[in-house]
Amino acid sequence: MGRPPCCDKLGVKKGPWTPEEDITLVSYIQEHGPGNWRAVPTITGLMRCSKSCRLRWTNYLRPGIKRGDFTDQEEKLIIHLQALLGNRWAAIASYLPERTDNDIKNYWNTHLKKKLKRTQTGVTIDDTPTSRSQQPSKGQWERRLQTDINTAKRALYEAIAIDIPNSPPSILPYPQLPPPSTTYASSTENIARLLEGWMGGSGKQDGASTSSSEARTEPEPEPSETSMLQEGPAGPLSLLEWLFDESECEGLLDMKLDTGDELF
DNA sequence: AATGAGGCCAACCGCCTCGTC
DNA sequence: CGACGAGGCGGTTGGCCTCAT
Repeated sequence: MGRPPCCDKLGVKKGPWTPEEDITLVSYIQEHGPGNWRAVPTITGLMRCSKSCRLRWTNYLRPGIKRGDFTDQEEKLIIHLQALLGNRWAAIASYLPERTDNDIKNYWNTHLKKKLKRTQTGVTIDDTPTSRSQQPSKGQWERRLQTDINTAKRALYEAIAIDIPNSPPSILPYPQLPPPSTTYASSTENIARLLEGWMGGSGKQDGASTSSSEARTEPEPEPSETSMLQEGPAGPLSLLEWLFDESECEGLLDMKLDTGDELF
């Protein structure tokens, strides 16, 4: 509070990123790795604030990002996780490693919210703990959390059981992030694709839009959502294991109790 | 063809959390 | 232990695009 924003310096550029800026940022990250964002503008000479650099990387340039339409399974997963976690997009995004929290948030706000409102007659999406301003009062928070967890567990179980009939949900591995060893190579691919889009495209907009539309038609085979969930070494914790772990719920409740909130 | 409305999404803003001193 | 700063997160906005009229 009272702390000046990081981006109020004179000469800090705002607005859409140019291809040159993207390349500069990716080059820096290839060399130094993501992190120490404060140093990025200084070292690279980018006239961007550190936050802007980080955001550009995490939401757009980071390798392994899947763009374009969300699959049915992704949609279901988002809906269930939103019911469970509320608008904690970063947490939700951790279960969809190929999607960014910004993407999920946008997709939720522009598509899923409306879709759910249409389909859920009588029960609106506003009944879930969403924004801070919409958060129920403290006691209600506890009750809704428990209700949401139970509902989400059941619904998610059903959703996954339908989509992956041969895979017992209990053995679903936690979706894996791309291995670090491929990170920078992949980001080079990202940039190459971006440049293709910029050079071949009409140049009507910034790189973001051009490449995102390109990504939609990209012929490169994408792993299906089921394979995304099934393949690779099992992660530290399966989604369902986490969901069905009662101690986790108790932990959450304990955390709330620690803050002095009344339970009921 | 012009234009207004609504949709979409990248990027920004401001608050919060956590680590460091 | 408190102050400070960096990074993270969620909400919001601005501008482009598409579609209907």
